[in-house]
Amino acid sequence: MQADSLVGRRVAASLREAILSGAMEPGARIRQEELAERFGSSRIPVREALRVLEAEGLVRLVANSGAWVAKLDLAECLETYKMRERLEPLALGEGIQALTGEEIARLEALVAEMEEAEEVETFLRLDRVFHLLTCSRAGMPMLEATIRGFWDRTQHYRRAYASLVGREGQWVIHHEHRLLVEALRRRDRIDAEALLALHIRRTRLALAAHPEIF
Amino acid sequence: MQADSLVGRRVAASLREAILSGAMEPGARIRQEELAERFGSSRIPVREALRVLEAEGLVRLVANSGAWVAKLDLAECLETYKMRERLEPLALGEGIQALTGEEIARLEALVAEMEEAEEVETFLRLDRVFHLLTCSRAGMPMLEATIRGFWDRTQHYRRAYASLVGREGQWVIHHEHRLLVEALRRRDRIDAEALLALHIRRTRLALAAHPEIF
DNA sequence: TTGGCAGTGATTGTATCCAATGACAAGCGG
DNA sequence: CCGCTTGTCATTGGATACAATCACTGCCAA
Repeated sequence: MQADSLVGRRVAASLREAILSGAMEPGARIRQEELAERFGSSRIPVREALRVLEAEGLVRLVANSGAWVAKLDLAECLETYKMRERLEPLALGEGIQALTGEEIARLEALVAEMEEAEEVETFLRLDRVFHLLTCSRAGMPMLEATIRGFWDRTQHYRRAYASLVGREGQWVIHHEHRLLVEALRRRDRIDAEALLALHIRRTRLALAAHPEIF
Repeated sequence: MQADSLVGRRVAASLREAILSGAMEPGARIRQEELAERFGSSRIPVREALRVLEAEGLVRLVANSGAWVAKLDLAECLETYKMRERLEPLALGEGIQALTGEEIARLEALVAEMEEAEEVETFLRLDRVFHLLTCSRAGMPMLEATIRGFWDRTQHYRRAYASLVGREGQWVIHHEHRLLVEALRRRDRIDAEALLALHIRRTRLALAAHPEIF
């Protein structure tokens, strides 16, 4: 899943960071030479990095034409959410017994921080940590990588949505998070999986109600 | 998901074919120069092709060391099956209404061919066509690509399993396929999803009973 | 005015060459 | 005899140079 070459690795990591942080928006053109210059390298490692990011779905390559930051349309975003609805409950359910009390306390703290978060970026970061942590104890690294890819590819659109609806529109999310943590405390796999699926599904429907983001 | 460069594309396609067909077994060393020579190209397109295949999970790259055909251990294979259990029913359920009568007839014919198939390769090919066809009407190309990736990465181990148990051990599969097609005829999403999940799950358990394959 | 066409520039794709890393083996010392 | 060191070789990683492709622009003609 990852590059080998030292330079190519650095380029890929940096470009990934730029895309996930929002510094580079979907549709933005990526010129090989410009990246090479920024890293003081030739275009070879840059091209390898672009291949890696294309495979991750973060970059779109067109032969003899160029590279762009990948853009998702509404349908693709909804498709990603439907996949999340099936896979994240799996990861949660498989790992729920292995979750430690400390980890659940950490999850609860994250929920509280999210409730207090004023910056969109803060909320996004905490939400991501929260959800990936719930999936982290399944002992299924390929599944985790798949889920992380879903989060990466939709990062920009979650940011856009969160910015659009503001803090007021998010109380439902916090309630769902609270209920999920409560189910985790009881180690109730059925409830936890169902709540997580409902949470993602409702988020998908909310996103579908704002097609102007795309 | 795919390479751009013309040569790199050909190299990737050819190498993928070699891996899926079993011509190159998991763990086999891949030398860049040898591939380059075979295609009459330099190592540059070969390296790009290796990146693409690494992203697909068919090749493993190690920095400053080399490339090998990717190898899955039993745990990773079971993990893949668990993901299939969640995602393939999704694709089936989303597309079941769009399946035409002709397509269902085609599925039934595939089941009949599988029942008669004497060669392992024939069975493998038909089984793959059958399952990917059931997923093809969801209108979810990213999901389809994900599922196809699962099939690609486990192809070698399905071949090994089928060769091991022979034709006699496969009557359960045929019955499950028949029941699935019957549910499709009724356009019964609930039954069809459940049957497909059960089918994949039972296959996973059967695979887990033969760890000597790995 | 508009459509097409050719030329030009920028950008990507590929080949060749060189550097660097790692594996392996021979030799040295304990 | 065993273990460590060192040197050599095979292979990969990266840089430079060149070829091919594409998009854009300006011109010409209908």
